[in-house]
Amino acid sequence: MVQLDHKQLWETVADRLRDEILDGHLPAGARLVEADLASRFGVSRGPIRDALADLSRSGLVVDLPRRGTSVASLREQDLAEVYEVRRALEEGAVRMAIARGTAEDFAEMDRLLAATENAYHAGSLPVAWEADMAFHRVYCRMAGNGRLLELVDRLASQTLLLMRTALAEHASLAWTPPVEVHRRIADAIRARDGEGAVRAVANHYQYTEDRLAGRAKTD
Amino acid sequence: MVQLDHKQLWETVADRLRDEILDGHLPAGARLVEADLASRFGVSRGPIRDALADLSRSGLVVDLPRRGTSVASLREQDLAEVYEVRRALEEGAVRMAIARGTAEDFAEMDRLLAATENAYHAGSLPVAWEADMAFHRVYCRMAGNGRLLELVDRLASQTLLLMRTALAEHASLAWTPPVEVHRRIADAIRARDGEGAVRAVANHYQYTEDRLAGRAKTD
DNA sequence: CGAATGCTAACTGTTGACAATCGCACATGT
DNA sequence: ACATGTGCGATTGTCAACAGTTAGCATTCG
Repeated sequence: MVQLDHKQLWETVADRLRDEILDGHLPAGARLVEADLASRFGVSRGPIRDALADLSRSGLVVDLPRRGTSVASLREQDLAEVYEVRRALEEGAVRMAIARGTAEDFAEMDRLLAATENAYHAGSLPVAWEADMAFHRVYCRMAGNGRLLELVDRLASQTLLLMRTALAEHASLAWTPPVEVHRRIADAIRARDGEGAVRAVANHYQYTEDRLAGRAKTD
Repeated sequence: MVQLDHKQLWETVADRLRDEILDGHLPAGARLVEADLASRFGVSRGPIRDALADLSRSGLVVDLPRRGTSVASLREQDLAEVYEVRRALEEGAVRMAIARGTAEDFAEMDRLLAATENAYHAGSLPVAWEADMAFHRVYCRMAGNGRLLELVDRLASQTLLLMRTALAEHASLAWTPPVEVHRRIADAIRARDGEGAVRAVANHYQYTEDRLAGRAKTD
């Protein structure tokens, strides 16, 4: 039996808008007028509203009552907030993940580590970032907690948007793939070393924070 | 100028529905038919849909496509998931909170500790639970991270619903206010002892988990 | 008598239209 | 020139109705 996806209209709309936001086609701050989108996608305003509500839930757009919605323009503080929450969630995730990791999971982590580096050396930062996020997602999925995974996904979207925005604003942003810290996380999980994994995640975010502080200083 | 709350229609609807769900007026599994709610609240289906979407976001209702929405009937595993995520978030929260706690915050925590116990001894479990949640909320607010606070609030709603459901199903549920573990958290934060606070939170959730496991055994 | 099939009622997804509100530009007065 | 008030356009909030889909039930056939 074929899996008829039969997506709701608003889902396809949300997917397309999400793509356009994350690949920069819709810049931060761009207004999203319901009527315009409706005619652009050939649907009525109802599904558009639902799609925008979903994107708002993910933090990709902001929705001021009576004033419409526009692409979120995230600032330094938003970046800090997102990273704080991600750190908290991921420290919890690895603690749960150590008991459930399978060989396929580890293989996927290795694959994504390589993919991140390859995309970076190929000069495609967005692809590298997505592989980076996917790496984090693997061990969050391993935690076996659906609620946690959903939150991580939402925060990952915001992170990608932030990276893109930051790149656009500070062309000098020197992002290098954090393979070393990533590998330390993967190794600790593989070794079923719970506390080591938590330390590795904390170390990862400490590293990220330092790099951000360094950038802020050179601004 | 008066601060006209000027709530959107769907917000007031969502508030009333949330109350009815949390106080048990709408039992778990109850179907929420849009047209019925629309006529009951004297509005059209649009705002009802928005309200239900918000409650779905909070995890209080489940929304099956084309099959309508009904009050979430949460199970043991949901309880476990919620507590796992809450633990992760709150461990992160206290780490951030130690630097920012004010005297008013500490006073409020003390007040809520007392309120929890008072309500418990007065025999009003729902009130005690809400004070319990409010206590957790204080130090999550102290973390100064809006995203984290929003997630904690949503999870608190689900926790309240779970408590109520559990009470209805197992009348023998012996809940006693965890003042001791709470006080340890408050003390550690007051003493600006970050790691101690993290341990206190972990201890709290370990305690809760053990109590749940004990109940599961006696079922 | 049991299972498959076709019907029916109810409900949601979607649509287009109407009304309320907000921001903005222009005009007015000081 | 600057601040204040007013009217207009644009856009969202809300509404009522249509169409498609799902679940449940009766009917029919083996």
